[in-house]
Amino acid sequence: MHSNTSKSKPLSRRERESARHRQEMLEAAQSVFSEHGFEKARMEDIAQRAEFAVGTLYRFFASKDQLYLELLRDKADVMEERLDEAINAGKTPLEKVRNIFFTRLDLFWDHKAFFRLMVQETEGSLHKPRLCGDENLAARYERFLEQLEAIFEAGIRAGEFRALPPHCLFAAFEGVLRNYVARLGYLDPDAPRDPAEEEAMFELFSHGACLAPKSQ
Amino acid sequence: MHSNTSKSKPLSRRERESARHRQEMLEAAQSVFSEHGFEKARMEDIAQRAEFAVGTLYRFFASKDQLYLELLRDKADVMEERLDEAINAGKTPLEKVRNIFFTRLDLFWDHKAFFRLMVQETEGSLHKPRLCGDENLAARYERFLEQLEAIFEAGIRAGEFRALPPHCLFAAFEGVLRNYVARLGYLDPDAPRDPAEEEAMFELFSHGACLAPKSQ
Amino acid sequence: MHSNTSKSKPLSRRERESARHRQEMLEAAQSVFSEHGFEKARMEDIAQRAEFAVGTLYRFFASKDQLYLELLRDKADVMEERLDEAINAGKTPLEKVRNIFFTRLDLFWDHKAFFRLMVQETEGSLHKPRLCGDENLAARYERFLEQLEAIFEAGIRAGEFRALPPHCLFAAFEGVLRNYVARLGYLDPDAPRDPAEEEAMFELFSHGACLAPKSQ
Amino acid sequence: MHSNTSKSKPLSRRERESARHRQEMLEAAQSVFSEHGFEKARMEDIAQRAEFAVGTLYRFFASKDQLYLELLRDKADVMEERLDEAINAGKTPLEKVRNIFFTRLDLFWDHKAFFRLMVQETEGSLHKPRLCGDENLAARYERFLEQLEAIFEAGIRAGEFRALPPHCLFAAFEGVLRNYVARLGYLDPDAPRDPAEEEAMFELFSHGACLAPKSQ
DNA sequence: AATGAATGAGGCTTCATTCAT
DNA sequence: CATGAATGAAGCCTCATTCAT
Repeated sequence: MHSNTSKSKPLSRRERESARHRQEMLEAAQSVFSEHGFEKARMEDIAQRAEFAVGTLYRFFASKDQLYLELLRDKADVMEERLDEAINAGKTPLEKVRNIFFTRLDLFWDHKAFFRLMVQETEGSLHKPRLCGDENLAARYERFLEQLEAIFEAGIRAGEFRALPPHCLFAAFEGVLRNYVARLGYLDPDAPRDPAEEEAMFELFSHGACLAPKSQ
Repeated sequence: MHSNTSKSKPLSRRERESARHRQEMLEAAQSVFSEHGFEKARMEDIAQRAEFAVGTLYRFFASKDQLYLELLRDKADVMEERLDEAINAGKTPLEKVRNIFFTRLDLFWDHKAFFRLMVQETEGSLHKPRLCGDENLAARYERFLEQLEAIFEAGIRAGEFRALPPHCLFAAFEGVLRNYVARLGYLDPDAPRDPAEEEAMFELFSHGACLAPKSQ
Repeated sequence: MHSNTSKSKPLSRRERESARHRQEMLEAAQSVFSEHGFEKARMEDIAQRAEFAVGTLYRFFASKDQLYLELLRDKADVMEERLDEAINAGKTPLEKVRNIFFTRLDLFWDHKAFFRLMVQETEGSLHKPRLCGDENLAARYERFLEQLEAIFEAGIRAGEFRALPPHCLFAAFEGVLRNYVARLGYLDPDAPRDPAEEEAMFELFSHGACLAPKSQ
Repeated sequence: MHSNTSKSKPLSRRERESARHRQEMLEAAQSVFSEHGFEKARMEDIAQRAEFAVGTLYRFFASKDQLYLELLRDKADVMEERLDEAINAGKTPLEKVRNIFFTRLDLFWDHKAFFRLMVQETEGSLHKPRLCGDENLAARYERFLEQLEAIFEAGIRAGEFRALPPHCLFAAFEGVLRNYVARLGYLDPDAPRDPAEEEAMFELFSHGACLAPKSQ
């Protein structure tokens, strides 16, 4: 699942254990961060939930900030990969957009705790000071935005999307998607996934809330 | 104690001064909260910006949490009033929705700092633990949601909106609106208001991103 | 006694209290630092000895390092002044040197705790990393060294001192003085001052340990 | 237990390796201690510099304090031996003192890192709390002091030294020597040894800084 | 009402020491 | 013997809150 980036070297038992412990800590961190938010999360709680001592956390992460950052980075890796696949799988721009929409919903259901965290702390975007500090993460997100914008532009040229400013299309897309996800995160955390509802949300993005279509 | 909403009694000079001081403190709090977020904002900074001593803050607000809450409540008062007007001003459900959309944009431009704060700390909704504690605020928000839902339902019955679950309509509406506002808050805080863009956003909500409308 | 540098403004009661508290804290810090050394001294101990809470220390000093530094600076002010007087009071270079010698002994007896601290932490010189960081202090010490060297040079030209490298004269002078002081700090901290002994030490510096003088 | 001074038994390879490892650790400890001082030196740094794991350090030394102590003891052994030789090599008290003086300079040049450590942490004497705890070391130093005192007394009786309190002679001797060494440790750590300067320093101790000798 | 110095609980972080492999 | 991951006590520092003036 979590293939270590790429170069597969035969890891020693020690190294494998170490990697596992790191994962456990990230898991615990995610859980605590998403419960209380970054500021209120206590390193001791994270340690406890990971079933390690506080000091051990610091063997893996230099500081609370770093821990948070690495958590985001790790998750971002996963997401990026799946989103790239989703984009490539679509033929037309509309298909690509549709794939992105549903892949992000998939990701939400697979990483609920993480999304709650994202929503809480980042309000979905990466424009928070804590995160802007990280070149890597910011650049990566920028890249994603540009990709999306390019897709929308292509879609406009192809006559699939209306001739509105791409960043507006993008804003609407993100808004519909994020707000839906955010709501899912709150209201009844145990509610099951509802494909019809998801389809409705995409419909709302693609064809709007009104019946009588305005020609343009 | 601090009645300042409607019942008009002739306020003494003392009372008027007191009310003014309270306003100055709330203003300062908003400014500091929106700059650093709730956790990192320091009471001393707020006091300094309000040009009062820390102790004085505590004469008006029992705690940092309370200060935050009252700030939200005060602003909520203003917003509620203007939104109620907007709703009443619209004849049809669609008109009402349209009015709400643009009134909220008006409010955003009139209360930018507050919106930044809302976006930062509340991710736009009021589902944060800190706020859920407050009966008043939560109830008020609930009431607004119900109103909106009722409008959407009416719109569906009237054939103005598509027959999708009202909460989906609502989610799309909120998403498009909030995400647009959130973006405005980040990217270039000095950029001027752009009516065309706003119209585009509403168009996207009402008629979607795609050219070829699906009949339903 | 502790005239606030120079410009005398009428201090308010608040300000006078504040200054007094600062002094108390410095006093306590000196005491604790000189007992345990910088590293082992705990801010809590200092606070306790000053009869304040820890937090209060930090209203006056930004950090443990700063506290230490300001302590040194404050004392250095006093010493500098008295040494300058001593130097100016001497007519010939030898007299100046003699005055410095005994003034430093006076200072030792007036500020025993501080000297213990100096000896412990600084080995008498200011070449410790913690202190080299401070421009002010280092520069000030440098100035003193140059002054001394100039005096020795003058003394050599005047035929009062032997024609040895001034820095050697200086090293011998400092060595005899410091080591004597260091010893006093250890052995029986309650032993009274002994003028005869002090005279003997100066004699040893000026005319050496041997009876038969070598001509040079 | 760890007899390694004189009684020669044929050591097994194991024992020889062990002894070598111990030496490497002491070497590393000296290096790290002299760089950062005792408190700031970290066991992990020492281990790393010795190219062993932390745990291994603890097989050889019960604690950081012990490690420090044994380091001092080991070095003290060497110094003691050479100083004894120096003392015995001198015929007259003055010769003995002279030998001690220059032997200690030899030792300084042979064990610079150690002297830096001594100067930093011990201010040259052994009156530091950390060390006073050690009977052995303190007693040994005491013995050296007594020896020196006896030499000075003998010198006084022999008419080689002036009739001043022996502890004053001793204080001047130690002061001149130590301060010179301390200076060498700071100023330009790469400066070469300067015999003329050394001779000047001894001259200063023996015949003083002033030209005109006071008869006594 | 206003002030702001004082308080002290609580969080982050470090590092000597242990122990299972 | 060697290893180095794990431990957790302890120190520095922050800041919401109080209270005497």
